[in-house]
Amino acid sequence: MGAPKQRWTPEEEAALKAGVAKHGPGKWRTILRDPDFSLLLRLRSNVDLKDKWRNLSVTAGGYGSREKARMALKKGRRVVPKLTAEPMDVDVNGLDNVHDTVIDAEPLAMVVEPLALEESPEKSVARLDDLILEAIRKRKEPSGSNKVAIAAYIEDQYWPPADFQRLLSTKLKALVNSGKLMKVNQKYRIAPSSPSSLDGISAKVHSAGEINGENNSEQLTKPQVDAELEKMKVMTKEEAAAFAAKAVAEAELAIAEAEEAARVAEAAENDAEAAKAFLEAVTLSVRDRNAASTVE
DNA sequence: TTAGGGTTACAG
DNA sequence: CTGTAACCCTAA
Repeated sequence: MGAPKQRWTPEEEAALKAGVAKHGPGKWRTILRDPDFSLLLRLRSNVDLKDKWRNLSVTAGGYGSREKARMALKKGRRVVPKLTAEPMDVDVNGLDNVHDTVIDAEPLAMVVEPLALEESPEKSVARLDDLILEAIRKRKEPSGSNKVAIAAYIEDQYWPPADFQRLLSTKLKALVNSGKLMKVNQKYRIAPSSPSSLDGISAKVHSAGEINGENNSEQLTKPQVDAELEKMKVMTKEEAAAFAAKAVAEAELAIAEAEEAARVAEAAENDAEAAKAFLEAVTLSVRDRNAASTVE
């Protein structure tokens, strides 16, 4: 029967967010023309994008300009004179009491989450720990892996910060000192002092080709870190770059590490579903881009 | 082309 | 019936 309403799919929604992140809100036509999104949003018009973004802004806790009045009248919510440029983050789901969701007017503010604001460097380093171990473990080199190999693995799988090399060197040294790693002839191996059997018995590796993140590790593996790591694992270079492109360009000075990029991407998707959707979206986009270079 | 107001369709 | 999401219309 008559198509009720063409509801927005997570893919389209993700593409829209990515488009806004890249070109900025308001540039609907530009986003639509962008080869990265034209495929996913080909069924939508610029007006559709605008309307969707408006609706999105509403549910995200941001006040469009339309619901502002409605909300104010409805619940007597305090009139917050905020600009709300990016509604993509802000987790105000379920709760009626939005605890004032401070959406700063600054577009950059969105990368600054109240989660880890006190010890960002700490967490970042801790995460790098896991990546290093993962790299070594995955490569399964009998004699261990050298720094170059480790770096190559991580850079290939993730989106490391600019000063990644330096961080890696520092961290490797620290890991050796702490006894977590052994350095043998320029090569690093996982120290055998581990309690559990991390002998790489992850025999039944995921056939899906997913990056395995067994947290069978040391004391430093906290559930929190693991959760974040999990998010990062599903993030490819292209994926992170797409979202981080704008953020990096505008807040290059504020972003000292890829941590921020990860946050941006993380904020973009409200749940794993959206993340998956976006992954597919980007995959398609990249494929298209490679297939037909120089398209305009 | 975009921003905003208005309308219709659908869910609770 | 009420609120929300998608859609439509129009001024700027």
